[in-house]
Amino acid sequence: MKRKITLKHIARELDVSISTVSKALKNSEEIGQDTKEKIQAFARLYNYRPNNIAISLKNKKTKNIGVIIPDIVHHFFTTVFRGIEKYANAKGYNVIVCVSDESFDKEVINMEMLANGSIDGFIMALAGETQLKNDYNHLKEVTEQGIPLVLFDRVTDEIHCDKVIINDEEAAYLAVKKLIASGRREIALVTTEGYLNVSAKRTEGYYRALREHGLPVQPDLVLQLPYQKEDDKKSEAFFRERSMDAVLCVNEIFAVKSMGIVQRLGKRVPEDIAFIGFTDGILSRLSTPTLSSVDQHGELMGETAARMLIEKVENDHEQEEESYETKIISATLVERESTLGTVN
Amino acid sequence: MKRKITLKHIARELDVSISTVSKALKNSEEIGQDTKEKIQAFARLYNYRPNNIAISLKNKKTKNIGVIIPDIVHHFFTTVFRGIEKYANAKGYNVIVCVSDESFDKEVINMEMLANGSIDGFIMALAGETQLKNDYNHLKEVTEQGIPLVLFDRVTDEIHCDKVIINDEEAAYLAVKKLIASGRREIALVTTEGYLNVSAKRTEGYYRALREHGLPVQPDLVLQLPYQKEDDKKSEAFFRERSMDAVLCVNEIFAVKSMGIVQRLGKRVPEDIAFIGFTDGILSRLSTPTLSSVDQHGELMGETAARMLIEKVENDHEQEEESYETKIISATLVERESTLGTVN
DNA sequence: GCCGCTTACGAAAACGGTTTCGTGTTAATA
DNA sequence: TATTAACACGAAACCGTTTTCGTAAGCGGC
Repeated sequence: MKRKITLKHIARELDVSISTVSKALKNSEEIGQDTKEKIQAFARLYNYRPNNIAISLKNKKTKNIGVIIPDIVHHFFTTVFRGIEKYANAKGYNVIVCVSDESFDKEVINMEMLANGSIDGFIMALAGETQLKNDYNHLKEVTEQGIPLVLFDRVTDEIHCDKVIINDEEAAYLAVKKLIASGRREIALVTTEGYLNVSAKRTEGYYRALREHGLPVQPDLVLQLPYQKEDDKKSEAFFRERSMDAVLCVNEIFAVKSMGIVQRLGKRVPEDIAFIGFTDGILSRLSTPTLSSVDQHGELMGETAARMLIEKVENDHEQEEESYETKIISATLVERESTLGTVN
Repeated sequence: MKRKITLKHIARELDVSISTVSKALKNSEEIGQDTKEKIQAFARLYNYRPNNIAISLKNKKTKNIGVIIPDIVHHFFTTVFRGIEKYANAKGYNVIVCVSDESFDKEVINMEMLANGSIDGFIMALAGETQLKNDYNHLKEVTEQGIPLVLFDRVTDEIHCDKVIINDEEAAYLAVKKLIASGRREIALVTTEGYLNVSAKRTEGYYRALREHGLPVQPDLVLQLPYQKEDDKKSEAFFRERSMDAVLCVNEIFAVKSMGIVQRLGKRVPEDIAFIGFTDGILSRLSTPTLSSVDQHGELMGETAARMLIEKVENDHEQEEESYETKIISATLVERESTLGTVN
């Protein structure tokens, strides 16, 4: 087992000082040509690599960024993460991931853990519980310490920092508008129970589209499901008892499940009922029929967040009056079989 | 912007030495009660937290583990990752993720990056390209330096280290056996193009089951698809031209796609053709019909890998003759609609 | 022979902790 | 009263780098 070699070892072995070795390896002008060659050859031979931790301590920069997300087994977050990882890696950063599991406490613990020197900045999407509690002191502490923070998707107005979101309201509005344009009139909405602000915004867009086209807003046609638990009975009852010719769902899981239910009830998709979901993932592409879906461009979102963060991290030089941006990524509707054709 | 406070600040402010502060905060017996209280109160007031980097440098332990996986937008790896993250977090470790993107070079670069002090150990699944090249020098270097390594799923015999795999051959064998037991006789296989050893093992199990039941082995009934690109024409031709009454697929994406194709060709699932896939993910649960699938217990796998790694990391005390284990997780078949009923 | 300049290198501080080993003060003991 | 042990704290080394500053040696010029 050959242990890692350090500057000290090289110095001792070659009978020079540590500083000389350090400079020689950086090809400093200060060191004589022959000494440099001798040291560099030795270092190469023994495969010397500087210790990241020591360098981090010295420069007070870790080249690590912390990512805290509510869930990792979730297509959208995974996609965003890929965008972050790709960009960060290209810039020489590593990514430490913590999963808050939608829990406020875990989010707080993870942030505190990482904030003590482990990372140069945070990228995160808020846990559902955090949004519910509306308690953002852990975020405030971090930003007050001068640690850059970028929020994405699940954001809050309470914190001043960079943000990346999609135009949820608008995207839902446009999706419903499309349904109306194709002749649908009784449009249902399947959303989550309350607290997620993205769902709320999509719901707003849905209402706005109905209103603007003079369609009645029927609370009856809105189904609220628990976020991550299954509640098939509730859905089945909803689709059996209500009549509709189109459905907008705030995620693709709700959409695919709902499609399955109505199909079992003997309805045809899209002939009897059209479907549009959010999050254009693998489910949308592989369901039968394939699902029209609002693509949130997760990878772009991740890349954007990483770009903003690293920009802030590297321009730490007395930032001229903190200026924060909110970038809005335009979601786009990907049309597939579940909305084919026009009624009438 | 209140900067992070250090021992030095506290020492200066309270007019004691740094060592006294350090000891007082650890509640050392050495320090007088009143001094301790004064220091602790001050530290609490200013929210002192020790700097992780400094501690890492001192103990030569980072409390970070490095995870290198080929892909993150992939249900199985994501699930394993969740298992790793949960266990690691519970043990006070953070996880640094790097995505090799199936590329040998990226795998090498990421490993070298992390191996220079950033992590205490590695958990990884080999990139496809690495398995193709059969070049594991980067892994050897790491293990020779005494850095613990645990391989999972995509492993190699070339490297001596802890491993976690599932019984791929056996699982495929049992799946096919089940199909045969329910009366199926012409069983096709949809697998990947060559190099992935997990696919190879599943293929072996498929063949063994056929042989043991005296069924003819028909190379015609084996479809090889490129790993991550779409090739729908090839699949369509395959299912149009061949006749079969059951299909085993080495992953759930192939399975769901194939089901879609045969359904469009007018066949009924499971009446005409039964399907079994590998990787029991969201697709299996939500496809129509729902897909019978081999559950690889990714989360358990991740947890197991993390447990083995941390065990090695923390018992670094002159490990009594390196002893490495290979744990085998038993996959289990989850039966759903796509294999319902018996033929005859 | 002395001054001053360049060249080539080393000493030491610093990053933020932990830990070992003194050491001065006080109180108990002979 | 002198010895000693307990107590409470500080100095300094160390982890592995980087970087500033100091300086010895060598040399040319006067």
